[in-house]
Amino acid sequence: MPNAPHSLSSRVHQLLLWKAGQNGTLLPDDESAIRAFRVRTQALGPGEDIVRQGDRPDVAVIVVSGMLARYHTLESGERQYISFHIAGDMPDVQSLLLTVMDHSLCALDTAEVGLIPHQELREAFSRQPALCFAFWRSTLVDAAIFRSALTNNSARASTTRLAHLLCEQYYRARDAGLTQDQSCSLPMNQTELGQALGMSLVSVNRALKKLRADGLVDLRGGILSVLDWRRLQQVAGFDPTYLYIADESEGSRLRLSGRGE
Amino acid sequence: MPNAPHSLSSRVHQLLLWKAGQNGTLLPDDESAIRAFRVRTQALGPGEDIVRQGDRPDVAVIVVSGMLARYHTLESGERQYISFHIAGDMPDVQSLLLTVMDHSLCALDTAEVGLIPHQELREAFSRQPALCFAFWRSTLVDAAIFRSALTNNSARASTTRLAHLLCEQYYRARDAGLTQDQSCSLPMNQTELGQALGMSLVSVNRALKKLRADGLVDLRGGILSVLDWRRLQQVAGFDPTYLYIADESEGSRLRLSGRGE
DNA sequence: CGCAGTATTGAAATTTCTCAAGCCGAGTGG
DNA sequence: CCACTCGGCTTGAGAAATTTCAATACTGCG
Repeated sequence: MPNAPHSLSSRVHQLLLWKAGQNGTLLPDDESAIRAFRVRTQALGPGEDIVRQGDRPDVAVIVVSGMLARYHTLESGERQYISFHIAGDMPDVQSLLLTVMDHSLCALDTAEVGLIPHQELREAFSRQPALCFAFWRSTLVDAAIFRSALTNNSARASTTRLAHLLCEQYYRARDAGLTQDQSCSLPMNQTELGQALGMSLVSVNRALKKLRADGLVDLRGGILSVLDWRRLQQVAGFDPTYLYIADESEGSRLRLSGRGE
Repeated sequence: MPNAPHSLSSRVHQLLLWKAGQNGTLLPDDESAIRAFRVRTQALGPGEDIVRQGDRPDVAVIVVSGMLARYHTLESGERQYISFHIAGDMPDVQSLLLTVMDHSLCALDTAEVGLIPHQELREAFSRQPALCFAFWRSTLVDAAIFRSALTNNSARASTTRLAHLLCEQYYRARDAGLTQDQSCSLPMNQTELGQALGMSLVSVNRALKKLRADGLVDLRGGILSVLDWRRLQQVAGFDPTYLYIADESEGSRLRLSGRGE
């Protein structure tokens, strides 16, 4: 019985601890508060919605595996992807304080999520400021990513724009320990990339072709392989500051830059 | 001696109370905590920067008068405006938890701001969860506005895009009590609008021309006049949900919709 | 093998950008 | 009082980028 309920939910606590730890310094009390959260888990199929624009959820989602996406649905029915989320991300903590969803959340591939009742979070945050600050901070990093996406989609030319998105995804996956060799999962087709970047499918295809031709990346079957990180970063004008990932540059797991080959 | 230090700083407290009250329910203790903040104020000239990308501020800004803007500076030197802020807004609370600024903050016209030491905020938030939640929520609304801008700049055609920005500015100004007749201040030229919308100056000019020709708005000398709110909203596909402004529809100061004339 | 979804490519249609010129109103100094 | 300047607005027109349309591959899977 793989992924028995117990082990999955402890994985959720693990991820919560990791995420909170990335966003602040936790005291033992804070950690035990997290461990005390009563979480449910849920499995999702590709394309499945978790919450929809207009919903008023009473739980917060944390990604355990797979990739989730936030998106807006326009009057026209058109879809605009807003952000992408991997293990450890909490794509809708904001629903704790903003009751109505202004966007939807779906799974891009098969995914598992943990669900934490708002009630539990509210109580824990009221009691333990450090915890509150950590989760607040994580939403602030989200916001920084939105800002970056706004600039990316508004001010960068198509190839650069695509390259920047790929940099971001790869860099974040790397931080979450989700890369192997120079590859990570990126379960989106070119249509969806277009809906994220504000470009047509055809433009995405052509931009990708260029990046591929220059030997920077390879993207196929939902797997992104970075062939020349240094140059990709250069082309994209990618500066990861806005991700607010402590890079502990010297001597640790994170040795991204300067690994062009 | 107009705008004596005392009256200006009490105006800051007033705005803080208003903003916090909009984002949560405050107890008397919370209110007195706010009133106890030791704030400084500062006057700014048009175009002047308050904080820059890369800075590590130790105070948070609240707008007292005038308009501020956040912006990114790209590698190329190009500028991308991210958001616009009016009285009561706190455009950089995030710096409390994200130490390094990923963007800059400047005044668009002459403006006054209040400065609240991070230290004071941190202490108050640690002690009073309701206060913390209120300010957290205000940053979440910010984030919702970023998402909306992302979608606007990525998925909407030029005229619609401009219309949407105008709707947002007008609606927010209205909520802050900064409209007179059907007008509010919008101290930006067409170049700057372009840098906000990801459009060239020429495109902005042509989009504006269309809106004007259709009798929807008039924008000149930094004053935006909304001539036909209903149709403007329609053209823009503007749905203010994402602003999370309690609209207390029946019988209050906010009677925006259905006032097409 | 054949289908369905996805990727790729060409080429016309459209939008947007760039370049360039002219206009307009406010402020300045002769 | 007027000529001049400066910033910002407006407009035309060719250049460039992007989108749209359409046809053709490719790939994993039943």
